[in-house]
Amino acid sequence: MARKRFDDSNCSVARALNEVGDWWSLLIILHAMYGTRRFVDFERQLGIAKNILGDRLTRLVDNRVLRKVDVGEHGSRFEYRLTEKGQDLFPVVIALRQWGDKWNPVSDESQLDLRDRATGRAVQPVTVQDADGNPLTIRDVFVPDEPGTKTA
Amino acid sequence: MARKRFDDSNCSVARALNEVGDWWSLLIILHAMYGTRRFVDFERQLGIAKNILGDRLTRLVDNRVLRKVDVGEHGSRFEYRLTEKGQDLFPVVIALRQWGDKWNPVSDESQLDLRDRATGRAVQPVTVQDADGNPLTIRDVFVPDEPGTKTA
DNA sequence: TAATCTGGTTTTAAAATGCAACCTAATTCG
DNA sequence: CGAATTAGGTTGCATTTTAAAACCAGATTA
Repeated sequence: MARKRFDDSNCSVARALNEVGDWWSLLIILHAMYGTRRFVDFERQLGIAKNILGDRLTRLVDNRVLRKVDVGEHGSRFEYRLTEKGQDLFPVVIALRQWGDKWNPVSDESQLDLRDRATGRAVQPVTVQDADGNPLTIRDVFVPDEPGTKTA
Repeated sequence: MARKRFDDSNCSVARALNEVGDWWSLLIILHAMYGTRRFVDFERQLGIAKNILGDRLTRLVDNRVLRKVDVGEHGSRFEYRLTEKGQDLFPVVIALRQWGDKWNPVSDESQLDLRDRATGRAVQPVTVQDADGNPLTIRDVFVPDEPGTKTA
């Protein structure tokens, strides 16, 4: 049967996963953040089939995560660039990357070394923080009221 | 053909997606963070088919994101609980939720209202921060050297 | 003791994936 | 200039995944 979709779910995580929650989309976004813009470059870097790549790019453009920009003189060269919405996935991608580095490190020691352009210092681990900037774990937070089944 | 796997990828995002990057796994983790522990509760809350749920739970247990705890007197009641590794996905899930709330809000105004248990104040948006705690956008950071094709 | 709950496994279909082949327009190379 | 290559796809086909429903066995409850 068809994969279940969550377009109308009242859980925003479900709706977010609907847009970027498949195997390739987040990797495409990651590479776009690293600077990749062209169809063939995504294809080569990711090792993804052309039809799947085309489908994902189209869907990401439809969802306004990427936008397709015509860069050819005679209109046959394109670039896929992150929109503001797409760039806003930065914390998600970095948090996921840090999680992967922490829990499934590769011997090769290719930990993410992301640095502040202004100071050259490494960025901090992404955390959920209270109003004062102190990191919070899941045990430190609660959701006021919310009947329970609202998040399915 | 089979879905491509990235177990051996030297990109930790790819490897992370291998563990939690499908449609259901992150939703299961989200609900586990909200307190769900039992097979039937996941089933009912998510509206997921039993076979898929079983498969995902097994895989999450294999990957040590969840652990299966025997809570029955005669060994037939189980709970699936987040491990530390699973709890560590908290920033990822919250960042994704905030992104969804921001870019695909639902009229119903069910924005995430997550509060610090100690103070009752709302948590901050998840951001990537420099060493001083200032938020950074993707344009503010760089990756030192890294030949380029290392992240596929 | 019967009914129900829990936690699954087993079919069976529709759909998604991946590969290879093909295709057209533009660009580069000799 | 002509030929080869590049960019950006589309199409067909075999293989997997998925989802739904049926079924099932061991506890628990009525």
